[in-house]
Amino acid sequence: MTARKQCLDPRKQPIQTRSKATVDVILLAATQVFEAHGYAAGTTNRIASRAGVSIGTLYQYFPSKEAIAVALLERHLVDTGHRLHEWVGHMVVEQHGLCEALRDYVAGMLEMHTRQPRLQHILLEETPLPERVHQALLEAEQHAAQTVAGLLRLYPEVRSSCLEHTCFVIVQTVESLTHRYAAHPDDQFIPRTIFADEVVKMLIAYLTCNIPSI
Amino acid sequence: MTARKQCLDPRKQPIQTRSKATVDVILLAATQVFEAHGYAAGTTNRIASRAGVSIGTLYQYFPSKEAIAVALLERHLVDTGHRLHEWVGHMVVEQHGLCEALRDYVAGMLEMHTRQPRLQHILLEETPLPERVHQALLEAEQHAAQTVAGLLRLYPEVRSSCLEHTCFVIVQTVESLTHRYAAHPDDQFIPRTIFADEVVKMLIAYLTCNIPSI
DNA sequence: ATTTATTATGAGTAAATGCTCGCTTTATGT
DNA sequence: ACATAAAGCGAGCATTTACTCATAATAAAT
Repeated sequence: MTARKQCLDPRKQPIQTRSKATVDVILLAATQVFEAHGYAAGTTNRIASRAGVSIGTLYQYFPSKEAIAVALLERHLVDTGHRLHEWVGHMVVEQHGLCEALRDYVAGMLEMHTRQPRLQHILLEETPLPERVHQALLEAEQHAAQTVAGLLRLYPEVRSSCLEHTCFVIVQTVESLTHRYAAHPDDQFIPRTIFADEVVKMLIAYLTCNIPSI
Repeated sequence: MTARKQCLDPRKQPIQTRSKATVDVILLAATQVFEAHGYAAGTTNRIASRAGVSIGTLYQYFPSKEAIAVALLERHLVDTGHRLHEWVGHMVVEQHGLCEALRDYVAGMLEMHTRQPRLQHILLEETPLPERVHQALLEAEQHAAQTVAGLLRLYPEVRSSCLEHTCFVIVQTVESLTHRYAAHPDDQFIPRTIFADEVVKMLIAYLTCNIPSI
């Protein structure tokens, strides 16, 4: 309840292999506890207990509860970035068509966010993050938009007056929709595969049909 | 911190005009306090104090903190529903074109969510809502999808293999993107009007270009 | 073998927060 | 004027929670 430390960096670097393992165990436990209880009810004591270490040990490596959440989020950011670059590389090598490429993109993001659906949501929305982290998120999204733009430039059928803006909207759309669907799967109303297909259709239409500026 | 009551209904109906005013004041204060502090830090004592009533009075009309959040959310749901119907009525009367109609829709939702940007976000994402409320949200979204479908059926240029699914995706897209933009206005990277225009372009393309099923 | 650095422990603290309950004040009806 | 119902009050309880610190155990270095 009380946030006494504002620093997010670890107060002590794990040096021996023993302590490195401890840090990993704590982070793993944190994902599980946050998934199960949410951010507010995911108490540090619970995390420590789940990790099988004492609460004191936890605070030796993380100066605050917030720092744990931020560490997890950073991990996820890196993972998503990797995934995106893998995707681009794959597409370039395999010479897939635009449709295939977008299908892969949407499917990848959907899977990415379905893997630990609650965790993403909790870290991004429930957790009160410092401004610094929000900035980092924004930058990551803009970087993603540029990566996507780099790939889409290779497809001649893509017509856009400003590919930067277009790709920004695309990234935002895919992020939003996949998060949303992963968080509240409306399977009863519209099954996952159809949903993904519809999103892809929308993206293709947006990219290839030349809608005049309004 | 402790959630002792699970019931969400007011424990006492306001009868006199005095008490009705009190309830209103409490709800107003709640919006302000939640906006300023978020859900977790928006304490009931703070809400009562801001409303200028005692904490005991607050608990006479709301059995729990959660009940306050739910009441606010229900209000917002009703407002958005009204707005949507107004929009449909307006479009039918004025006989606007598809492009105009979508512009209005997106602009309306963007304004709706920009009005109290933090509040929406807090109620929908930060607050741990009971399942019942999530169900209600889903139903509201499906209802919105049907309303939108009803309007779009009037436009011959709209081609869709399944207007229900298409409109569901559209509603989700607009909701997601406007929420997102309202929450973190990326004005620096892409200005609001351009963002709105791009979204509209995407929707028109999706609705009018006949992308073959994949 | 001994010193020193690193890692682990967990009972305890201080602060915060949701909510109760006994009591007082105000309005309504007769 | 009086009785009754409705509305309002707020000190304080019970609980939770993030976090500290003095101490102990373990590994590394000499």
